[in-house]
Amino acid sequence: MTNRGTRTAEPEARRKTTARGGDSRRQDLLEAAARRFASRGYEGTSIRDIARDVGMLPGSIYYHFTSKEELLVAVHKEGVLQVMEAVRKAVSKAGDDPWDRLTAAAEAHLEALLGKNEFSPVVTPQFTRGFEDPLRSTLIAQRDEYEAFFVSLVNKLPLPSGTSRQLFRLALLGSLNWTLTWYRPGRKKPATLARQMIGLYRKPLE
Amino acid sequence: MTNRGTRTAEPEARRKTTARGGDSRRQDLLEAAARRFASRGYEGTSIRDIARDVGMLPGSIYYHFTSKEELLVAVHKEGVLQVMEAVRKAVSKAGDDPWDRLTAAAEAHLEALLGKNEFSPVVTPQFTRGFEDPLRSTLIAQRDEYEAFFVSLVNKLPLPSGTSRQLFRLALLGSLNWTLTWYRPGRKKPATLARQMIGLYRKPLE
DNA sequence: TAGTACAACAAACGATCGCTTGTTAGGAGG
DNA sequence: CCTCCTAACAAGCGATCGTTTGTTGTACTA
Repeated sequence: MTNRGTRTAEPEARRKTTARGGDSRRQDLLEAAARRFASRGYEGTSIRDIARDVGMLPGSIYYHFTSKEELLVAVHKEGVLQVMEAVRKAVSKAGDDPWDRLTAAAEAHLEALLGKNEFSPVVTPQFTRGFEDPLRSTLIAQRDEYEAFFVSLVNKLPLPSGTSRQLFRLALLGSLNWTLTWYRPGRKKPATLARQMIGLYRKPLE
Repeated sequence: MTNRGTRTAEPEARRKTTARGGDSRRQDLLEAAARRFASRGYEGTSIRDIARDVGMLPGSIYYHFTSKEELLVAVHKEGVLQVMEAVRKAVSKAGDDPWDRLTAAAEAHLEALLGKNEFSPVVTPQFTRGFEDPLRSTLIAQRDEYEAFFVSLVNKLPLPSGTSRQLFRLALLGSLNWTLTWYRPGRKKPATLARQMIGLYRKPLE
Protein backbone atom coordinates (compact mmCIF):
# COMPACT_ATOMS: atom_id res chain seq x y z
CA MET A 1 0.00 0.00 0.00
CA THR A 2 2.56 2.57 1.17
CA ASN A 3 1.71 5.72 -0.78
CA ARG A 4 1.25 4.50 -4.30
CA GLY A 5 -1.83 6.53 -5.02
CA THR A 6 -0.54 10.01 -4.27
CA ARG A 7 0.37 11.50 -7.60
CA THR A 8 2.43 14.40 -6.32
CA ALA A 9 4.73 14.08 -3.33
CA GLU A 10 2.93 15.26 -0.23
CA PRO A 11 4.31 18.39 1.48
CA GLU A 12 4.84 16.29 4.57
CA ALA A 13 8.07 15.09 3.06
CA ARG A 14 9.10 18.63 2.36
CA ARG A 15 8.64 19.78 5.92
CA LYS A 16 11.23 17.36 7.15
CA THR A 17 13.88 19.54 5.57
CA THR A 18 16.54 20.29 8.12
CA ALA A 19 14.09 19.20 10.80
CA ARG A 20 16.77 17.05 12.44
CA GLY A 21 20.46 16.50 12.02
CA GLY A 22 20.14 16.06 8.28
CA ASP A 23 20.81 12.45 7.29
CA SER A 24 17.16 11.58 7.78
CA ARG A 25 16.16 11.45 4.14
CA ARG A 26 19.33 9.65 3.16
CA GLN A 27 18.59 7.01 5.77
CA ASP A 28 15.06 6.64 4.40
CA LEU A 29 16.53 5.99 1.00
CA LEU A 30 18.94 3.40 2.35
CA GLU A 31 16.15 1.52 4.08
CA ALA A 32 13.78 1.62 1.14
CA ALA A 33 16.53 0.49 -1.20
CA ALA A 34 17.50 -2.33 1.15
CA ARG A 35 13.93 -3.59 1.27
CA ARG A 36 13.60 -3.49 -2.50
CA PHE A 37 16.99 -5.05 -3.16
CA ALA A 38 16.23 -7.82 -0.70
CA SER A 39 12.86 -8.69 -2.14
CA ARG A 40 13.30 -8.03 -5.86
CA GLY A 41 17.04 -7.96 -6.33
CA TYR A 42 19.24 -5.16 -7.58
CA GLU A 43 18.35 -5.42 -11.24
CA GLY A 44 14.73 -5.98 -10.38
CA THR A 45 14.59 -2.69 -8.52
CA SER A 46 14.33 0.63 -10.29
CA ILE A 47 15.31 4.04 -9.03
CA ARG A 48 11.68 4.96 -9.54
CA ASP A 49 10.53 2.19 -7.18
CA ILE A 50 12.74 3.48 -4.41
CA ALA A 51 11.76 7.09 -5.05
CA ARG A 52 8.09 6.22 -4.81
CA ASP A 53 8.64 4.35 -1.56
CA VAL A 54 10.14 7.37 0.18
CA GLY A 55 7.88 9.91 -1.55
CA MET A 56 10.37 11.65 -3.75
CA LEU A 57 10.90 12.12 -7.46
CA PRO A 58 13.36 9.75 -9.16
CA GLY A 59 15.85 12.44 -10.07
CA SER A 60 16.02 13.70 -6.50
CA ILE A 61 17.78 10.53 -5.40
CA TYR A 62 20.83 11.72 -7.29
CA TYR A 63 21.24 14.53 -4.84
CA HIS A 64 22.02 11.94 -2.15
CA PHE A 65 23.77 9.29 -4.23
CA THR A 66 25.72 9.74 -7.43
CA SER A 67 24.49 6.49 -8.95
CA LYS A 68 22.34 3.47 -8.36
CA GLU A 69 25.51 1.49 -7.86
CA GLU A 70 26.75 3.80 -5.14
CA LEU A 71 23.41 3.40 -3.42
CA LEU A 72 23.88 -0.35 -3.50
CA VAL A 73 27.33 -0.12 -1.98
CA ALA A 74 26.03 2.14 0.76
CA VAL A 75 23.19 -0.24 1.53
CA HIS A 76 25.56 -3.17 1.68
CA LYS A 77 27.97 -1.32 3.91
CA GLU A 78 25.21 -0.33 6.29
CA GLY A 79 24.01 -3.92 6.42
CA VAL A 80 27.43 -5.32 7.20
CA LEU A 81 27.92 -2.67 9.87
CA GLN A 82 24.65 -3.45 11.61
CA VAL A 83 25.18 -7.21 11.69
CA MET A 84 28.79 -6.81 12.74
CA GLU A 85 27.83 -4.53 15.59
CA ALA A 86 25.16 -6.93 16.85
CA VAL A 87 27.53 -9.89 16.79
CA ARG A 88 30.36 -7.96 18.39
CA LYS A 89 28.15 -6.90 21.25
CA ALA A 90 26.77 -10.40 21.80
CA VAL A 91 30.22 -11.96 21.89
CA SER A 92 31.54 -9.37 24.29
CA LYS A 93 28.72 -10.20 26.69
CA ALA A 94 29.46 -13.93 26.50
CA GLY A 95 31.84 -15.71 28.85
CA ASP A 96 35.25 -17.17 28.16
CA ASP A 97 34.23 -20.59 26.88
CA PRO A 98 34.96 -20.72 23.13
CA TRP A 99 31.81 -22.69 22.36
CA ASP A 100 29.70 -20.23 24.29
CA ARG A 101 31.25 -17.36 22.41
CA LEU A 102 30.59 -19.00 19.05
CA THR A 103 27.03 -19.77 20.09
CA ALA A 104 26.47 -16.16 21.08
CA ALA A 105 27.78 -15.04 17.73
CA ALA A 106 25.57 -17.49 15.87
CA GLU A 107 22.52 -16.35 17.80
CA ALA A 108 23.15 -12.71 17.04
CA HIS A 109 23.90 -13.57 13.45
CA LEU A 110 20.62 -15.37 12.93
CA GLU A 111 18.64 -12.77 14.83
CA ALA A 112 19.99 -10.10 12.52
CA LEU A 113 19.48 -12.24 9.45
CA LEU A 114 15.95 -13.40 10.16
CA GLY A 115 14.69 -10.52 12.27
CA LYS A 116 13.08 -7.28 11.24
CA ASN A 117 16.29 -5.81 9.93
CA GLU A 118 15.81 -4.98 6.27
CA PHE A 119 19.51 -4.69 5.57
CA SER A 120 20.74 -8.10 6.50
CA PRO A 121 19.46 -10.09 3.52
CA VAL A 122 21.53 -7.85 1.33
CA VAL A 123 24.64 -8.73 3.29
CA THR A 124 24.74 -12.41 2.39
CA PRO A 125 27.44 -13.31 -0.11
CA GLN A 126 24.88 -14.91 -2.35
CA PHE A 127 23.65 -11.41 -3.01
CA THR A 128 27.05 -10.60 -4.43
CA ARG A 129 26.61 -12.98 -7.35
CA GLY A 130 26.03 -11.44 -10.71
CA PHE A 131 27.87 -8.18 -10.26
CA GLU A 132 30.80 -7.14 -12.38
CA ASP A 133 34.19 -7.11 -10.88
CA PRO A 134 35.05 -3.67 -9.57
CA LEU A 135 31.75 -3.59 -7.75
CA ARG A 136 31.80 -7.23 -6.78
CA SER A 137 35.21 -6.92 -5.15
CA THR A 138 34.08 -3.94 -3.13
CA LEU A 139 31.13 -5.85 -1.73
CA ILE A 140 33.17 -8.95 -0.99
CA ALA A 141 35.77 -6.89 0.82
CA GLN A 142 33.11 -5.34 3.04
CA ARG A 143 31.68 -8.75 3.75
CA ASP A 144 35.04 -10.39 4.46
CA GLU A 145 35.65 -7.94 7.24
CA TYR A 146 32.66 -9.40 8.98
CA GLU A 147 33.42 -13.00 8.24
CA ALA A 148 36.87 -12.57 9.77
CA PHE A 149 35.05 -12.41 13.06
CA PHE A 150 33.95 -15.99 12.70
CA VAL A 151 37.39 -17.07 11.61
CA SER A 152 38.86 -16.00 14.94
CA LEU A 153 36.00 -17.51 16.94
CA VAL A 154 36.41 -20.87 15.24
CA ASN A 155 40.17 -20.77 15.58
CA LYS A 156 39.85 -20.69 19.37
CA LEU A 157 37.58 -23.72 19.41
CA PRO A 158 39.01 -26.92 20.97
CA LEU A 159 38.53 -29.14 17.95
CA PRO A 160 40.00 -32.60 17.54
CA SER A 161 43.08 -32.51 15.37
CA GLY A 162 42.31 -33.45 11.81
CA THR A 163 39.21 -31.31 11.67
CA SER A 164 39.57 -28.54 9.13
CA ARG A 165 38.63 -25.31 10.84
CA GLN A 166 37.99 -23.71 7.51
CA LEU A 167 35.59 -26.42 6.45
CA PHE A 168 33.90 -26.31 9.81
CA ARG A 169 33.37 -22.57 9.58
CA LEU A 170 32.09 -22.70 6.02
CA ALA A 171 29.71 -25.53 6.83
CA LEU A 172 28.37 -23.78 9.89
CA LEU A 173 27.91 -20.45 8.13
CA GLY A 174 26.25 -22.34 5.31
CA SER A 175 23.73 -23.91 7.63
CA LEU A 176 23.05 -20.58 9.30
CA ASN A 177 22.79 -18.47 6.18
CA TRP A 178 20.71 -21.05 4.39
CA THR A 179 17.91 -20.47 6.88
CA LEU A 180 17.11 -17.39 4.81
CA THR A 181 15.68 -19.67 2.14
CA TRP A 182 13.31 -21.62 4.33
CA TYR A 183 12.74 -19.85 7.65
CA ARG A 184 9.25 -18.59 8.38
CA PRO A 185 8.86 -16.38 11.45
CA GLY A 186 6.77 -17.54 14.36
CA ARG A 187 7.62 -21.21 14.37
CA LYS A 188 10.87 -20.98 16.23
CA LYS A 189 12.98 -18.12 17.45
CA PRO A 190 16.15 -17.42 15.43
CA ALA A 191 18.32 -17.68 18.54
CA THR A 192 16.90 -21.12 19.34
CA LEU A 193 17.55 -22.22 15.81
CA ALA A 194 21.13 -21.03 16.03
CA ARG A 195 21.74 -22.92 19.27
CA GLN A 196 20.29 -26.13 17.86
CA MET A 197 22.42 -25.88 14.77
CA ILE A 198 25.56 -25.36 16.75
CA GLY A 199 24.54 -28.40 18.77
CA LEU A 200 24.44 -30.49 15.61
CA TYR A 201 28.12 -29.77 15.09
CA ARG A 202 29.24 -29.55 18.65
CA LYS A 203 28.39 -32.96 20.00
CA PRO A 204 30.71 -35.02 17.85
CA LEU A 205 33.60 -32.60 17.92
CA GLU A 206 34.15 -31.70 21.54
CA MET B 1 34.17 -13.91 -26.85
CA THR B 2 31.57 -16.35 -28.27
CA ASN B 3 30.30 -14.65 -31.41
CA ARG B 4 29.82 -11.07 -30.37
CA GLY B 5 31.48 -9.56 -33.41
CA THR B 6 29.45 -11.22 -36.14
CA ARG B 7 26.81 -8.74 -37.11
CA THR B 8 24.57 -11.13 -38.99
CA ALA B 9 23.89 -14.64 -37.80
CA GLU B 10 26.21 -17.04 -39.58
CA PRO B 11 24.58 -19.55 -41.92
CA GLU B 12 26.06 -22.30 -39.79
CA ALA B 13 23.17 -21.85 -37.42
CA ARG B 14 20.78 -22.02 -40.28
CA ARG B 15 22.10 -25.31 -41.57
CA LYS B 16 21.27 -27.04 -38.32
CA THR B 17 17.63 -26.82 -39.23
CA THR B 18 16.08 -30.25 -38.94
CA ALA B 19 19.56 -31.70 -38.94
CA ARG B 20 18.65 -33.87 -35.98
CA GLY B 21 15.48 -34.69 -34.15
CA GLY B 22 14.49 -31.06 -33.94
CA ASP B 23 14.83 -29.86 -30.33
CA SER B 24 18.40 -28.83 -31.00
CA ARG B 25 17.87 -25.08 -31.17
CA ARG B 26 15.49 -25.13 -28.24
CA GLN B 27 18.11 -26.91 -26.19
CA ASP B 28 20.69 -24.31 -27.20
CA LEU B 29 18.38 -21.62 -25.90
CA LEU B 30 17.85 -23.44 -22.62
CA GLU B 31 21.59 -23.76 -22.06
CA ALA B 32 22.40 -20.19 -23.00
CA ALA B 33 19.59 -18.90 -20.81
CA ALA B 34 20.75 -21.07 -17.91
CA ARG B 35 24.28 -19.71 -18.19
CA ARG B 36 23.05 -16.13 -18.27
CA PHE B 37 20.53 -16.58 -15.49
CA ALA B 38 23.16 -18.20 -13.32
CA SER B 39 25.77 -15.51 -13.79
CA ARG B 40 23.70 -12.34 -14.11
CA GLY B 41 20.35 -13.31 -12.68
CA TYR B 42 16.95 -13.34 -14.35
CA GLU B 43 16.37 -9.59 -14.34
CA GLY B 44 19.97 -8.98 -15.28
CA THR B 45 19.57 -11.06 -18.42
CA SER B 46 17.86 -9.74 -21.52
CA ILE B 47 16.24 -11.68 -24.30
CA ARG B 48 18.77 -10.00 -26.56
CA ASP B 49 21.67 -11.41 -24.55
CA ILE B 50 20.40 -14.93 -24.95
CA ALA B 51 19.62 -14.44 -28.61
CA ARG B 52 23.14 -13.19 -29.26
CA ASP B 53 24.64 -16.16 -27.43
CA VAL B 54 22.93 -18.69 -29.65
CA GLY B 55 23.21 -16.59 -32.82
CA MET B 56 19.61 -15.72 -33.35
CA LEU B 57 17.54 -12.55 -33.47
CA PRO B 58 15.66 -11.57 -30.30
CA GLY B 59 12.24 -12.02 -31.78
CA SER B 60 13.03 -15.53 -32.96
CA ILE B 61 13.14 -16.77 -29.40
CA TYR B 62 9.39 -16.32 -29.25
CA TYR B 63 8.96 -19.09 -31.73
CA HIS B 64 10.32 -21.52 -29.13
CA PHE B 65 9.01 -19.90 -25.94
CA THR B 66 5.97 -17.74 -25.50
CA SER B 67 7.65 -15.47 -22.96
CA LYS B 68 10.81 -14.84 -21.03
CA GLU B 69 9.07 -16.22 -17.97
CA GLU B 70 8.22 -19.48 -19.71
CA LEU B 71 11.85 -19.79 -20.70
CA LEU B 72 12.84 -19.42 -17.07
CA VAL B 73 10.43 -22.11 -15.96
CA ALA B 74 11.75 -24.45 -18.64
CA VAL B 75 15.34 -23.79 -17.60
CA HIS B 76 14.50 -24.43 -13.98
CA LYS B 77 12.65 -27.63 -14.78
CA GLU B 78 15.53 -28.91 -16.88
CA GLY B 79 17.95 -28.13 -14.06
CA VAL B 80 15.92 -29.95 -11.45
CA LEU B 81 15.57 -32.91 -13.76
CA GLN B 82 19.29 -33.19 -14.39
CA VAL B 83 20.30 -32.98 -10.75
CA MET B 84 17.54 -35.33 -9.70
CA GLU B 85 18.61 -37.89 -12.26
CA ALA B 86 22.25 -37.73 -11.17
CA VAL B 87 21.36 -38.19 -7.50
CA ARG B 88 18.90 -40.95 -8.21
CA LYS B 89 21.49 -42.89 -10.13
CA ALA B 90 24.18 -42.42 -7.49
CA VAL B 91 21.93 -43.59 -4.68
CA SER B 92 20.78 -46.63 -6.60
CA LYS B 93 24.40 -47.67 -7.05
CA ALA B 94 25.13 -47.29 -3.33
CA GLY B 95 24.75 -50.10 -0.82
CA ASP B 96 22.17 -50.57 1.89
CA ASP B 97 23.79 -48.54 4.66
CA PRO B 98 21.75 -45.36 5.18
CA TRP B 99 24.84 -43.23 5.77
CA ASP B 100 26.44 -44.52 2.60
CA ARG B 101 23.32 -43.75 0.66
CA LEU B 102 23.16 -40.22 2.01
CA THR B 103 26.83 -39.73 1.26
CA ALA B 104 26.34 -40.90 -2.30
CA ALA B 105 23.48 -38.47 -2.71
CA ALA B 106 25.52 -35.59 -1.27
CA GLU B 107 28.41 -36.39 -3.60
CA ALA B 108 26.21 -36.41 -6.66
CA HIS B 109 24.48 -33.28 -5.45
CA LEU B 110 27.70 -31.33 -5.10
CA GLU B 111 29.13 -32.68 -8.32
CA ALA B 112 26.09 -31.42 -10.17
CA LEU B 113 26.08 -28.12 -8.30
CA LEU B 114 29.76 -27.30 -8.68
CA GLY B 115 30.59 -29.14 -11.86
CA LYS B 116 30.30 -28.04 -15.45
CA ASN B 117 26.53 -28.24 -15.49
CA GLU B 118 25.17 -24.80 -16.32
CA PHE B 119 21.69 -25.58 -15.11
CA SER B 120 22.31 -26.45 -11.52
CA PRO B 121 22.96 -22.97 -10.09
CA VAL B 122 19.52 -22.02 -11.27
CA VAL B 123 18.02 -24.86 -9.31
CA THR B 124 18.95 -23.62 -5.85
CA PRO B 125 16.04 -22.21 -3.87
CA GLN B 126 17.91 -18.99 -3.34
CA PHE B 127 17.38 -18.37 -7.02
CA THR B 128 13.66 -18.45 -6.36
CA ARG B 129 13.76 -15.30 -4.28
CA GLY B 130 12.38 -12.17 -5.81
CA PHE B 131 9.79 -13.69 -8.10
CA GLU B 132 6.10 -12.96 -7.84
CA ASP B 133 3.82 -15.61 -6.54
CA PRO B 134 2.32 -17.58 -9.38
CA LEU B 135 5.79 -18.02 -10.84
CA ARG B 136 7.49 -18.48 -7.51
CA SER B 137 5.16 -21.28 -6.50
CA THR B 138 5.77 -23.10 -9.73
CA LEU B 139 9.51 -23.05 -9.20
CA ILE B 140 9.27 -24.09 -5.57
CA ALA B 141 7.02 -26.99 -6.48
CA GLN B 142 9.53 -28.23 -9.04
CA ARG B 143 12.29 -27.91 -6.49
CA ASP B 144 10.39 -29.62 -3.68
CA GLU B 145 10.05 -32.72 -5.76
CA TYR B 146 13.81 -33.01 -5.67
CA GLU B 147 14.23 -32.15 -2.04
CA ALA B 148 11.79 -34.91 -1.09
CA PHE B 149 14.55 -37.25 -2.08
CA PHE B 150 16.69 -36.04 0.79
CA VAL B 151 13.79 -36.20 3.19
CA SER B 152 13.48 -39.94 2.68
CA LEU B 153 17.23 -40.50 2.88
CA VAL B 154 17.50 -38.63 6.16
CA ASN B 155 14.46 -40.37 7.56
CA LYS B 156 16.18 -43.73 7.23
CA LEU B 157 19.24 -42.52 9.10
CA PRO B 158 19.90 -44.07 12.54
CA LEU B 159 19.93 -40.82 14.46
CA PRO B 160 19.83 -40.57 18.26
CA SER B 161 16.35 -39.78 19.46
CA GLY B 162 15.94 -36.10 20.14
CA THR B 163 17.67 -35.06 16.95
CA SER B 164 15.29 -33.25 14.64
CA ARG B 165 15.53 -34.88 11.25
CA GLN B 166 14.15 -31.79 9.63
CA LEU B 167 16.76 -29.56 11.19
CA PHE B 168 19.46 -32.04 10.32
CA ARG B 169 18.43 -32.10 6.69
CA LEU B 170 18.15 -28.33 6.41
CA ALA B 171 21.52 -27.82 8.05
CA LEU B 172 23.18 -30.36 5.80
CA LEU B 173 21.62 -29.00 2.63
CA GLY B 174 22.61 -25.55 3.78
CA SER B 175 26.23 -26.55 4.15
CA LEU B 176 26.19 -28.24 0.77
CA ASN B 177 24.38 -25.56 -1.17
CA TRP B 178 26.38 -22.78 0.42
CA THR B 179 29.49 -24.09 -1.29
CA LEU B 180 28.18 -22.30 -4.37
CA THR B 181 29.17 -19.00 -2.78
CA TRP B 182 32.77 -19.89 -1.99
CA TYR B 183 33.87 -22.94 -3.95
CA ARG B 184 36.63 -22.46 -6.50
CA PRO B 185 37.33 -25.41 -8.80
CA GLY B 186 40.67 -27.13 -8.66
CA ARG B 187 41.33 -27.01 -4.96
CA LYS B 188 39.27 -29.97 -3.92
CA LYS B 189 36.91 -32.25 -5.77
CA PRO B 190 33.21 -31.69 -5.08
CA ALA B 191 32.72 -35.31 -4.07
CA THR B 192 35.52 -35.08 -1.51
CA LEU B 193 34.00 -31.94 -0.13
CA ALA B 194 30.64 -33.63 0.21
CA ARG B 195 32.14 -36.59 2.08
CA GLN B 196 34.01 -34.33 4.48
CA MET B 197 30.91 -32.31 5.20
CA ILE B 198 28.87 -35.40 5.93
CA GLY B 199 31.70 -36.47 8.22
CA LEU B 200 31.25 -33.30 10.24
CA TYR B 201 27.74 -34.44 11.11
CA ARG B 202 28.22 -38.15 11.13
CA LYS B 203 30.78 -38.85 13.84
CA PRO B 204 28.80 -37.91 16.90
CA LEU B 205 25.46 -39.10 15.79
CA GLU B 206 25.88 -42.73 14.88
C1' DT C 1 6.21 -30.02 -58.75
C1' DA C 2 2.94 -27.62 -55.88
C1' DG C 3 1.67 -27.09 -51.07
C1' DT C 4 2.61 -26.76 -46.33
C1' DA C 5 4.93 -26.37 -42.04
C1' DC C 6 9.03 -24.95 -39.86
C1' DA C 7 12.43 -21.76 -38.06
C1' DA C 8 14.18 -18.07 -38.56
C1' DC C 9 14.82 -12.79 -40.04
C1' DA C 10 13.68 -7.68 -40.12
C1' DA C 11 11.66 -4.01 -38.09
C1' DA C 12 9.37 -1.72 -34.98
C1' DC C 13 5.97 -1.07 -30.88
C1' DG C 14 5.24 1.27 -26.33
C1' DA C 15 7.14 1.05 -21.82
C1' DT C 16 10.63 1.63 -18.77
C1' DC C 17 15.42 2.14 -17.64
C1' DG C 18 19.39 5.09 -15.27
C1' DC C 19 20.55 9.52 -15.35
C1' DT C 20 21.04 14.82 -16.49
C1' DT C 21 19.73 19.40 -16.54
C1' DG C 22 17.58 23.54 -15.11
C1' DT C 23 14.74 25.49 -11.63
C1' DT C 24 12.71 26.60 -7.10
C1' DA C 25 11.00 26.79 -2.20
C1' DG C 26 12.70 27.62 2.23
C1' DG C 27 15.93 28.06 6.17
C1' DA C 28 20.61 29.85 7.92
C1' DG C 29 23.86 33.39 8.51
C1' DG C 30 25.97 37.78 7.40
C1' DC D 1 17.41 42.36 3.55
C1' DC D 2 20.27 39.86 0.89
C1' DT D 3 22.89 35.91 -0.12
C1' DC D 4 23.94 31.24 -0.07
C1' DC D 5 23.03 26.48 0.61
C1' DT D 6 20.06 22.57 0.90
C1' DA D 7 16.84 19.38 -0.83
C1' DA D 8 13.90 18.82 -3.57
C1' DC D 9 10.76 19.24 -8.17
C1' DA D 10 9.82 19.07 -13.32
C1' DA D 11 10.96 17.53 -17.56
C1' DG D 12 13.15 14.97 -20.65
C1' DC D 13 17.48 12.59 -22.63
C1' DG D 14 19.07 8.32 -25.20
C1' DA D 15 19.26 3.51 -24.42
C1' DT D 16 17.30 -0.73 -23.66
C1' DC D 17 13.51 -3.58 -22.27
C1' DG D 18 10.00 -7.60 -23.54
C1' DT D 19 7.20 -8.42 -27.13
C1' DT D 20 4.51 -8.33 -31.73
C1' DT D 21 3.93 -8.45 -36.50
C1' DG D 22 4.83 -9.50 -41.20
C1' DT D 23 7.92 -11.82 -44.23
C1' DT D 24 11.23 -15.28 -46.13
C1' DG D 25 14.12 -19.16 -47.22
C1' DT D 26 14.25 -24.04 -46.64
C1' DA D 27 12.86 -28.86 -46.23
C1' DC D 28 9.50 -32.36 -46.09
C1' DT D 29 5.30 -34.34 -48.35
C1' DA D 30 1.82 -35.58 -51.58
